[in-house]
Amino acid sequence: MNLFADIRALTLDAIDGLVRDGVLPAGLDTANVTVEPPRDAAHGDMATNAAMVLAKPAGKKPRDIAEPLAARLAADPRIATAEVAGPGFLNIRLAPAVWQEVVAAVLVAGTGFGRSEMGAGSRVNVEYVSANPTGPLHVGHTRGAVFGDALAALLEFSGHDVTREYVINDGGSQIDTLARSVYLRYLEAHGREVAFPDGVYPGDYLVPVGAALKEEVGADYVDQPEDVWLAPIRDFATDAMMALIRADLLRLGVEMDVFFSEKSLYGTGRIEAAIEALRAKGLIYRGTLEPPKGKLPEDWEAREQTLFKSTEYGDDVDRPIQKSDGSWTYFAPDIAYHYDKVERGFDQLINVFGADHGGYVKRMKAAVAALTDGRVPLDIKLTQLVRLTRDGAELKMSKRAGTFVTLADVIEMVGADVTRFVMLTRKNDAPLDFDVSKVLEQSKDNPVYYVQYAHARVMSVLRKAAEAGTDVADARLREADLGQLDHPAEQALAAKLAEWPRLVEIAARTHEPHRIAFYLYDLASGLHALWNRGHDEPNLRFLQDDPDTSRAKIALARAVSIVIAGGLGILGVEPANEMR
RNA sequence: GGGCCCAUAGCUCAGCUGGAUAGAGCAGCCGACUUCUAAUCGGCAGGUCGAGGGUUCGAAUCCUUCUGGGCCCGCCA
Repeated sequence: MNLFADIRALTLDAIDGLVRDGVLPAGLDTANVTVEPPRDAAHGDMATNAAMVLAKPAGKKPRDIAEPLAARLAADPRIATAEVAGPGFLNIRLAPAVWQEVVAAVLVAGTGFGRSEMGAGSRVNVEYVSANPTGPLHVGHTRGAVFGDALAALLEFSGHDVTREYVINDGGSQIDTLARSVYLRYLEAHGREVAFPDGVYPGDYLVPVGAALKEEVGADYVDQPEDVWLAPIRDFATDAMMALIRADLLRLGVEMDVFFSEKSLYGTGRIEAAIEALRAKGLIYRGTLEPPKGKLPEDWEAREQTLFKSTEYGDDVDRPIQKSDGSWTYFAPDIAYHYDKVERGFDQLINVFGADHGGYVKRMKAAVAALTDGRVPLDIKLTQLVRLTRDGAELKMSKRAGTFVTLADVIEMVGADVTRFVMLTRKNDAPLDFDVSKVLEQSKDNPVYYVQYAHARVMSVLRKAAEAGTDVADARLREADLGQLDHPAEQALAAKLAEWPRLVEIAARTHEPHRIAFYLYDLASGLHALWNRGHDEPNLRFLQDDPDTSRAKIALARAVSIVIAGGLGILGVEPANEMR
């Protein structure tokens, strides 16, 4: 159930009624009519802008529409009062029974409360992480992993058919570098003294890979030229790195549906096919690009290349798909990769990239738009940098020196739940400060514990009630006399619950999982507030002497815990049953 | 030189895609543990929403110019 959608439908019905009465002309556009929670609770439970939106096209004053609209709405049993206010808002106050029904609905639906069918029939591909398989994941990847995973879960919760995908960039020259680095470790494993020149990966995470290679091939590659060992070690090293990365992702609780190998596109004609599809639309040509403005690279010279006319689809310049020696640029297999996704039948593509790939967005969108004639939307979410600090001092990272903070380090220090929640309490396009020591304190600074504590408090109430001999199973709570939840403070909390389905839809539509985290914090705050009011007003406590009254009060608390558990589930965080 | 993103309380950030008197946490001040666990709550104080212009019933939100910060800019992926 989505109460806001219900009341909006009711409002639209009332507008139709006004049309029949001749108050409003027929054929008005009601798309902009909204029913929302008002910012100020004093304005009631919901507010609609209908009269203001319709005033101009109807050629009437807002109040002349609002008054009869209010009368019609007030006739519905769900509406307690409907009042005209301000410039023409209609403030709606709902009957207490409506809030009680929300609590009952949560208890019936369980953690599935808030699921919607808005994405029914839509297949979405969410591509995220996709780190180069040259080493373990670091903090930067962590944010993309958490964001992509929560977004995927959110879309699933709102009815989409979601595929979580990781593209392995195993076709480029950085894999040669990886292979050479592993080769050095392999020689080391054979007792050789080796130097690590610039341009190889010095990290000691490759030591066991070198040892494993020795285990597998013995001395076969020792003192052999590169063309003997490079190709097999590429495969061996890539497999080893992907095993490492999968293990890292698992620490975070991230599991992909598809690992797509970029290399698998080469030598199969699939890149050529994708390019041909563009050529058929007249979007591929030979040409020379203008030199970039401003600072010019030392060795810049004009060269003719094969170009994709991405400017036709909103890019700033056309983009090369072949290097001057005829080999593909990275863009070409990437076009083929997205072509492949489209051919797999996805209706919507989402890519989660790091901010350093910002320059890539326009050309990728252009390519997908060109390949599908604009049929399949591609949304690209950029996650900004994570500034990792400890006691306010930045933890510097240098991949060359091999001194980077890995995802595994972060999980080791603060745990997966904290990492996930903290990284989701920020919009993806805002930079994120992640202070390890602060998050470690488990202080009230930390929103994770705040939300988990609210859940734990409810669990504690359930335990206490059971000890007192009151049956508080969900099935029993469902039948409680919820009419006893008649205090405004209780109804305010129920109203917060009623917002959940609407919030899920907004978050899913905008691809912004951080909204879930903020909502949960808000909901937890509502529970803590009601809890503390029980200090002075015993009738607001969840545990009451009379079992029936107790069950009604506990039903509300339980409903809050269910929504918290469901919301944390989307974020991939465990609810806590006790805080010890 | 160009493109993308960002700018909201002293600090860290929300702000439901244009709604009413712009919100929360931290820091500061005052108050609440004989309780359903105080990892909590109530209150006070704190703002030219970076600056200017525009669009309209109405702008933190949309358009535009500028300022400041981050990321990126043909043969790395």
